[in-house]
Amino acid sequence: MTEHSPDAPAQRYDAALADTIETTWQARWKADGTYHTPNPAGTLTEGPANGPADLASREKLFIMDMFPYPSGTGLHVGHPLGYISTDVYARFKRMTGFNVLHTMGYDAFGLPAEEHARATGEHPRANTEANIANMSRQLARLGLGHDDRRSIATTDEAYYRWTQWIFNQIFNAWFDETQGKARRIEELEAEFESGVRTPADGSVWAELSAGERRSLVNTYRLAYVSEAPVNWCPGLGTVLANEEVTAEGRSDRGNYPVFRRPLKQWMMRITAYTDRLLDDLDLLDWTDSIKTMQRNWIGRSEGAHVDFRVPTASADDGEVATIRVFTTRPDTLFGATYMVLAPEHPLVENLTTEAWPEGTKDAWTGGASTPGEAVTSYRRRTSQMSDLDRQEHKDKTGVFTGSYAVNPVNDASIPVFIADYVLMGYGTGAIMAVPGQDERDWEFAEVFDLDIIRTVQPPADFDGDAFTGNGPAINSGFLDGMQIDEAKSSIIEHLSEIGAGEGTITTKLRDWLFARQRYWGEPIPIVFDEDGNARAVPDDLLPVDLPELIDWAPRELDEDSEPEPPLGRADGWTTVELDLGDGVKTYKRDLNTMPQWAGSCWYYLRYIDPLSDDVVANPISEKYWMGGDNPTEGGVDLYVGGVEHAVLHLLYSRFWHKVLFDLGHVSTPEPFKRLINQGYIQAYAFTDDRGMYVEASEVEEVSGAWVRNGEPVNREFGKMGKGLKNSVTPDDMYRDYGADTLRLYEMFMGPIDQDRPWETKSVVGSQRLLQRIWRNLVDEETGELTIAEIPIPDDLNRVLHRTIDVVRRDMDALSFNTSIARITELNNELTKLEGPTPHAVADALVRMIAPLVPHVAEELWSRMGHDDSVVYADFPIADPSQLVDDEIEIPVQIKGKVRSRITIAADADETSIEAAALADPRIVELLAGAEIRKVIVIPGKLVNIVA
RNA sequence: GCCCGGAUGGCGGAAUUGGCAGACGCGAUGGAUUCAAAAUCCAUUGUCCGAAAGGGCGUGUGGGUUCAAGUCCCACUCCGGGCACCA
Repeated sequence: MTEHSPDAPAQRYDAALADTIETTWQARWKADGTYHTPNPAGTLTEGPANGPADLASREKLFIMDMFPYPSGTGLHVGHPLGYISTDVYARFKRMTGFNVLHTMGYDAFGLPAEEHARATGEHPRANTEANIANMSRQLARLGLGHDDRRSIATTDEAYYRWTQWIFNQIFNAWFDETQGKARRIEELEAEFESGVRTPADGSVWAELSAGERRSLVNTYRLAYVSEAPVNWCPGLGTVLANEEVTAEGRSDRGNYPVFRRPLKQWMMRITAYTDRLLDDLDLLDWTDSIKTMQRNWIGRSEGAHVDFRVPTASADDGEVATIRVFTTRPDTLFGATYMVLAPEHPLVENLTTEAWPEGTKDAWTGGASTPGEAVTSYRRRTSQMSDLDRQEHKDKTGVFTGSYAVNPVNDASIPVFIADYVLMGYGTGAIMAVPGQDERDWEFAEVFDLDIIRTVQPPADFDGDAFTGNGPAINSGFLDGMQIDEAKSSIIEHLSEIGAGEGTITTKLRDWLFARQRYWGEPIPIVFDEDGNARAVPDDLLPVDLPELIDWAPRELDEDSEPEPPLGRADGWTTVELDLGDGVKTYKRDLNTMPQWAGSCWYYLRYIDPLSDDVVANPISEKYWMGGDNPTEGGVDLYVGGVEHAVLHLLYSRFWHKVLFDLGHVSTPEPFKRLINQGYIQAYAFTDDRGMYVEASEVEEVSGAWVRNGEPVNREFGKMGKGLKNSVTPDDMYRDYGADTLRLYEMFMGPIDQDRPWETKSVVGSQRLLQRIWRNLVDEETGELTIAEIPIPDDLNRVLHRTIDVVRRDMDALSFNTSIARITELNNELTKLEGPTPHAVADALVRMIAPLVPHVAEELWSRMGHDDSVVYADFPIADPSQLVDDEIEIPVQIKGKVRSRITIAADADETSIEAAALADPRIVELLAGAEIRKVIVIPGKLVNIVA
């Protein structure tokens, strides 16, 4: 803390006084439980010791921040931006009659702790707990009004017990397509037993052994083990979800290469929820950009499957294969002049002929003497390319397989190619190529000299290649003349009739790969029986504790290796004796842990009832806080966090919530009703002549140039953080200005959702405002109040009530920067006032600043003689009679330019306003007898004369 | 390439959604106070012409609608973000 200057008045509001005030009130709040939020039932029904008695019966408001990962580097001033916003809003709402739930937790499992531990040799738990302690200290110093009884860390056993419980709920559920919702697995077994439903694989339930039944049922579960190509990241020793792999084919964390290979892994059936995840976005008050990102990620597209037969060379003795393609443009089928399969497509071997057929063009062969040679060499070439190379290599390449397929609508014989521009992972891994209506196909057709048939008539002025717009069908038999939509439905109907295809929907969303071969995560609560069938650990045996491993570090492995879960090294833990209803037997534990995202999927639910040990959350409290009385409007009322979670966290969380909703554990279909993405704090960063970042705090400006240690440096601009070496810590701000000043400055910088550049030199402006407010209420020399019970001058009273009116509205709209501007204006009026400040103005002012700067507000409130906390004081309400004037001044324009002003009665009618405007001496002079063509009068606003 | 945002003084940003552009703050300039400095207080601060009164211009660019456009429409430029050979 900066020392109080010996020359300054004893009671000046400076960093030293702020520090005293802030630490005093933080201690008081803690002692009084000021932010203890009462639940309606179950645990935590107690409210604050000095708060209103009726809190629990008030309307609720559930406000959340995206909880942080407890990083070892501590906070910089960019981190708490969102937390301050939610705190100000929560405090405002408390003062306007709401019971507000606001707390903070830590997302403490996951790779970074383990990577840090790997580097330092410290156990992840010790490191994580130290980081949490440090971050909690830094955040507490900001004066955030959190109910600390509700704080959780995802690494707490009492917390991950319920993460595992939710896993079991998901494991013990299946998705009923006809009802469009998840149901309990017992209901599936009952349906098989009674014969209402027959197993999809054709087996007969009654003839199956217990083990076979278990194995069959396992294939229906929402959490299931599958052997499928997954993202294997040897550098991290674990497999990763699609969402955790970058476009460059590397791990999101650590940037290690990722390889696709088939492995047995836990999956979650998120694809069952595709339609609901899309449709329910409409229920949410989120920005369009986040909704669009989710829609793009899910990637639903409607189209058709079309089957192309590939007859044998002698035509009449059957066929080699049937190639199924997915297309969003079945209407262009008549323009399909060739086909392309992904190089990895399983039919490629069948389709590759012994020799090049008659009519093979040179360009199609890739220079090889046989199709087999061409295909083998092309496939080898593709498999050696990284995903990145494959993306950058936009020139179309490919080879002919030697086979011809038959277009089902016109019997045209079209060549079948393999090319890397068709991806195995989307649709069916095969396409019908329609160069006339598809740019990629057009490019390929040009390179390989293939036919191009337009099947949609482009407009006369169209001079491009492929035409992808709407227009009438041409060269398309019975479709000719139809617009795209009509042509699509007609051709789909036709294909169904001739058995060559059907309408279908494809999505990019894949099931969620849920297992990680890491130590620092929740153990998956599954054991395997002697048949190898997965069995859930019974709920009453949860949590499955994470064993205290000494040798917990993952092995760094090469590409061809198998994952080696660290939990496999936990002696005495990997097997367990259990009675799962058929006697005590020995089971093998699942050795995987859950991904980072698991704990954050449901933490809002535990905030509601963190101490309950018999249910995940008391149903009455859950319904109260989530707003389940009106489910379609329900959910967390405000969720603030970074845009980087637009897909991963927010998609997974919605998915888990929907499963819990289907199973009756939560009362709303969506977890987060309203979402705001706060902007980032940015700052100047500096590089030396080698391009390396240097400590921004050591750079000085010398006559317009940027210099560090006498050396010139380059100035850049970017997100504040360790990487750019441009961090400013909140601790520095507490020392130099105090927490209230930091809060005020961050809220004043701009709108909550906008990025904003940090400027330490501007922070002083916010401190000055607090000093001026303080000085208007307190004598700086003596500390005596300069407030008196005197009448408020009329003008000041009007300013006061207008300020109250606007601040109330702006705070409600989370527009804190403009709220502060209005409060500043009011305070500037007080500064001009001779003599003491009228009590009623001081009272309203202190209440209005309380959400923004709670410590100094509490101090002033207390000095003004209140025993209770300002936290639950009523926010002022404007007197409507003070919002209207008897007389107002309005501008008079001539041809849209302000030329004069007239003062008229506020309720004057159009005629009298017009008359007053035309009688104004200045207007008369300017018009100088010119002909008046029109006069526009907007009562209460302005007059515009057209002359 | 496609999809979202955005562009307003030296800087951060306001503008109740078509009605006085630049609120509020930072910075800057001048003044008061002080032995001096800091702090504080007062004044000025979009730009150009003008001694002033006053006037011209002005919200990325070019057009348009309107009595009136930062705001609406059309075409573009630049910046930020997301997706991307997704059939």
